Amino acid sequence: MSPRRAKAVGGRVGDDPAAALRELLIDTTEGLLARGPITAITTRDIARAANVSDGVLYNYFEDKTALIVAALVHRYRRLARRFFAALPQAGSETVEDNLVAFADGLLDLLVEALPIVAGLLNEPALFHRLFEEIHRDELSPQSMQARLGEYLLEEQRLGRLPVADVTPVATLLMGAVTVMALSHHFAPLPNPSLPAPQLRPTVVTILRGLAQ
Amino acid sequence: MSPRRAKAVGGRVGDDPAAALRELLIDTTEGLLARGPITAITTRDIARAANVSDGVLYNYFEDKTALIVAALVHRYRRLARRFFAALPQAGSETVEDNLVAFADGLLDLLVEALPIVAGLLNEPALFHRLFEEIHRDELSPQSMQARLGEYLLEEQRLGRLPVADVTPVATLLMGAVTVMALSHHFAPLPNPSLPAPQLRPTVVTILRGLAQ
Amino acid sequence: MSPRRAKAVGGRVGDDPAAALRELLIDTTEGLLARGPITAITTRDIARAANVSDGVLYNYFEDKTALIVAALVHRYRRLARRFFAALPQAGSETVEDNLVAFADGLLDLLVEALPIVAGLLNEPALFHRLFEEIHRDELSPQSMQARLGEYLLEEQRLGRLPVADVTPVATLLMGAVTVMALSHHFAPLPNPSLPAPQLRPTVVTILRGLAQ
Amino acid sequence: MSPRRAKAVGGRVGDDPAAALRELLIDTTEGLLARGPITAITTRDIARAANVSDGVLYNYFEDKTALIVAALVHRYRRLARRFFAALPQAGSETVEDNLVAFADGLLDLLVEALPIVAGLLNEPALFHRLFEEIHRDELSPQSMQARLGEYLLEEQRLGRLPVADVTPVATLLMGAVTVMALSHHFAPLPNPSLPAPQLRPTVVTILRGLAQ
DNA sequence: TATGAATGAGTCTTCATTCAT
DNA sequence: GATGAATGAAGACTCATTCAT
Repeated sequence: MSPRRAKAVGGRVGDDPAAALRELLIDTTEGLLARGPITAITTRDIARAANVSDGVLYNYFEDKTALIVAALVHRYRRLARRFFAALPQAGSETVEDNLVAFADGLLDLLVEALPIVAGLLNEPALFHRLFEEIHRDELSPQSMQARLGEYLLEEQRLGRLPVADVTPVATLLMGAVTVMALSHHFAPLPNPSLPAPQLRPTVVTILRGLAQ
Repeated sequence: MSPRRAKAVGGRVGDDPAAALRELLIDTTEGLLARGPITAITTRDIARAANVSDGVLYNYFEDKTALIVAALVHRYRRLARRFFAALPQAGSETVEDNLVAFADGLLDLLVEALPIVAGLLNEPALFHRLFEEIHRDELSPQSMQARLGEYLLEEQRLGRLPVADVTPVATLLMGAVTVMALSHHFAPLPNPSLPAPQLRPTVVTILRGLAQ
Repeated sequence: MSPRRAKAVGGRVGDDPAAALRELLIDTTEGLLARGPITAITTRDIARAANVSDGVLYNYFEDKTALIVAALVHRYRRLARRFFAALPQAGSETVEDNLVAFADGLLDLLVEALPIVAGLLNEPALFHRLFEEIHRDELSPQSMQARLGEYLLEEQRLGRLPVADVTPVATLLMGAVTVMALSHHFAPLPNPSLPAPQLRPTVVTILRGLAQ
Repeated sequence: MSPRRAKAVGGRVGDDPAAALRELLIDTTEGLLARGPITAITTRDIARAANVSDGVLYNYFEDKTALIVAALVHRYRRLARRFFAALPQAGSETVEDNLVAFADGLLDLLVEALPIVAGLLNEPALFHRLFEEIHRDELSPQSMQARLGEYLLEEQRLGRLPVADVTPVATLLMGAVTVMALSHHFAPLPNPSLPAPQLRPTVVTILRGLAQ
């Protein structure tokens, strides 16, 4: 007689029921993360939401913190993958359009990722755990900027960009988008609209600076 | 006739002992804030650190949250005031030097202010109280960007800048510096050096974009 | 130079300012007593309401409890005095009217006194202090019943009542009124009207029992 | 599969260990209730007395108040049930004996119930919760008086009582007994004997009033 | 292995009382 | 004597974690 499977994992496919329960906990926590402040989430909330007993969590994670980090990483990874998958190809369309598309994807990512990261800025322990994961998978902002740099070099090679130092362009674009994402969160209004329309003029200005 | 004075305020100068204790509490809290996550600070920690009884805090603040916000505001205000005081004057030096100086001051401010603000992103209640204070005093990032815009217009009037839309310049500079500040915190190294040397090339690139 | 007089007693007449402050505290406490549960009254409430400093109370009373008891006694004494002052005279009016008047006054007294006494039933210490005071002044329910007994004997002597044991009459009347007062407090409605109309039929029934 | 059981419930019989702990808490609280003022009972007192951890209480009750009310209701219910179970049957014995028996049972009940109820007169919140429970179970004094009224009507139907308004009889008897119970608590002696001997003459007087 | 009740340290907050002025 | 800020011992309640079943 094999050990009993948690009732809540019933529907999950896969041959490893233990891994399924682990994932259920992560997914559930991720869902709760979106609903309110991290510190307001209790282990009981998670267990209730996952329709699982209070104690199981400790069969799959060191402690509550480990589960929270896992959920945070999971969330960030999905956002980052989506972003990387949608990166523009050098040589296609126009450079300006491509950079606007890049900026647009980045804005989406940052707006969602910011609370994740910010929530950990003052919790060094969690923060480093999250960062190790992100760096290992090359999903960090640095990687993003690097990919942008590679794209720009490629366009230079294709003759679609003047030959000049490309680094500031990457920095400036990252910066502009980051500020927009921050403003979005810091706005006095609860849920302001995304500042996407401002992206194209910004890109144009940056390209001009490079073009000269 | 006057009630006794808290033993811990003994050394403090000033003719208002009550204000002295209030300040002592704020300063102490500010100190603890630097040591770890906000949520880890207990009222008892504060009392112990201030060498004061557990209950005093409630003689000067509505509740724990009010004290935390006061400490946060105090810290931010000092940083912001220092920044505003050091803003460059239009017409003096060169525009490039002035913008580098502006960026340098902003970088200092953001590097220190980021943990303050970020630590609250997931605590809506604290966050809004802090923001109201910051906005009331016109010390918000928006105010900073506005001041930068005014400076640039002034330089235009003085003929030291080409006549063109100045908004992107402000946005780009704020963004670049913000990203640098973020990177500083997100770096794998515990205490990386400030990326001040990168400021000038960035400023140059931005000005070029405007110049064209 | 005589010691300073508390600002709040300014208007009070009398040559003993200390006694005036004592009375002020008692009166103030009495007022608060009427507003809510005893346990909800804090020494600070009292001081604030009396417009007096937090500490004075300890110059006139052993502790908070002593002040509360003093206020309770004060209140009860006033109620009881009013009741005794309005007692009917034997020979005047009719016996029935007189008993109804007696019952009416008693009902008023009990309705107001019940919370005073009940609030102390489970606090033996306070309770005995209150009781000693009440008995010393012959203001207890027992005294009331005794006075009723005396009245009835007087009426017998005047030939206005049949000669029979008068004790049950007193007991029954006290009892009926007590129950009415209790019901008034225990009613499901917050502030039911006083059951005064029920008094006369009750008196009539009792007198009939005696008459036979 | 089942979670562990509290050590303190070890000895308790019954197939529902959770209910056992709930009852243990109620019983323990009931015991403490008898020892002193309600407001002096702390959650820790209860936990200690029940030999149970500080937090369990909140697994079974909304808050401290709910537990106190539960204990109060439990106590009152037991007293009231005993009283109702011993009510005399119309037609048996003599009416006088039956009323004396009724009064005797009521006196027992009131003497014990009075502190329960009185202790709450100044705690409106507790008071109303208790009262709702008592009324729902038809164990209130009103119900008692109603039952007495029914008994008297029945005796009238059997021809053992004159045909007259029976209401005052019920009121008078309840009142007399209530006053005796009150006197018992207010007596200067710590533990006076119950005034049971006074019951019969009182009943006789009341019956005489009806008989006429 | 899953369960979920029990545990108990730790939290914020209140408030009677003290005492320097 | 009067003041009122400081004191600090409780208090009710929460919740991450354990562990008997």
